Amino acid sequence: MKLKSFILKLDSFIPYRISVTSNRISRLIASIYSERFGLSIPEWRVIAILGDRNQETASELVERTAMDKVAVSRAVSSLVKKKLVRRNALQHDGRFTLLRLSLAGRRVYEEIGPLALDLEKDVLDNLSQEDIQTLHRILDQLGAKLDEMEIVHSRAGA
Amino acid sequence: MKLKSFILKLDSFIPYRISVTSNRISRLIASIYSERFGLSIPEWRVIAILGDRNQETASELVERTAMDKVAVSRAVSSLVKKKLVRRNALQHDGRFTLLRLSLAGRRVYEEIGPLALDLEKDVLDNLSQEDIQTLHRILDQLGAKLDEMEIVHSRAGA
DNA sequence: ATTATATAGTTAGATATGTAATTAGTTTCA
DNA sequence: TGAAACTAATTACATATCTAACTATATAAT
Repeated sequence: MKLKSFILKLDSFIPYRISVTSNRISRLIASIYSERFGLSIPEWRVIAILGDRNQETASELVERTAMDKVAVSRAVSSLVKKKLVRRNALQHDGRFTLLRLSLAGRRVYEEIGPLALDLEKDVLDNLSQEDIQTLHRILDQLGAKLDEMEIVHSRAGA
Repeated sequence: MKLKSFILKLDSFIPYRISVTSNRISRLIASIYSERFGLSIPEWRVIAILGDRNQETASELVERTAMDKVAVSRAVSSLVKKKLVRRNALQHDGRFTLLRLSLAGRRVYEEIGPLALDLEKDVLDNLSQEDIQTLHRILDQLGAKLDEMEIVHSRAGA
């Protein structure tokens, strides 16, 4: 009669719980910009960054969105095709491309931004202001720890 | 000169932050069972549930893993092929299939379980016991809110 | 009993995503 | 200079995932 030497309940396994919650929220928010604007999550993220920062290179987007460069590249291509983003090669270094929202892109941003914030507000509705602050701090600390661990587990060029 | 009437910084947009954190943790944990055991995330989840519960129907897995039935079905098929899970039709209702770990499956569970828990411990290392409790509570509350919202946004059969 | 309806699970096709290889531009330094 | 090494970004291929249609079994209603 062998006894288990560990107890793993998915219900209380934080990585699992975060993943489920995250997916549910993503799906909900994605429904705004996919159904109503035909945008994917990566596309919306690119718009959100460009809306806030005005102009960036693709690699800056990679860094700031935590998406990989292929995802960014595809999102940008698609947005360029939809005329929501304009792409220009940088003068002094032709490898870089400078990205910015077109007028239409900015309009989309101005429309989705508030909707996204509203939905966030709804989702967080149950939580106190203090909880939200704590959550931000927890995410900071998890992020810092992950920085360390990812180096150890050496996913080099990622 | 038009002023923006909202401020959306991805850095402080909770849905985005959770998603990034979640993906980073998932990737890290997945590296344990993908590289070392050739299992996908859905496969591991199925094993984790079956390891804890001994036997379940596929639909119970759907409910308990928050994956959709297609994902569960494929994970189970693949696990059956790998001889980690055994599948038997239920006697009194031939639509159901009862699932349980094979001996080999249980061995995998016994091996991965502790590794997963260790890694969770590492990831949470920065957080106080209180933070972890708070995080669980926050996830509970977010889950409850999402239950409500998903009904409103009516994704019926999902 | 027989048709209609519901449910569990699988299969199929379209889409999305990740990894690896490739292209194109730039820097380094013999 | 010009070959070697580096970097930004894209393309190609393989894999994974989602939605929708389908199969098989069971239940309900007349």
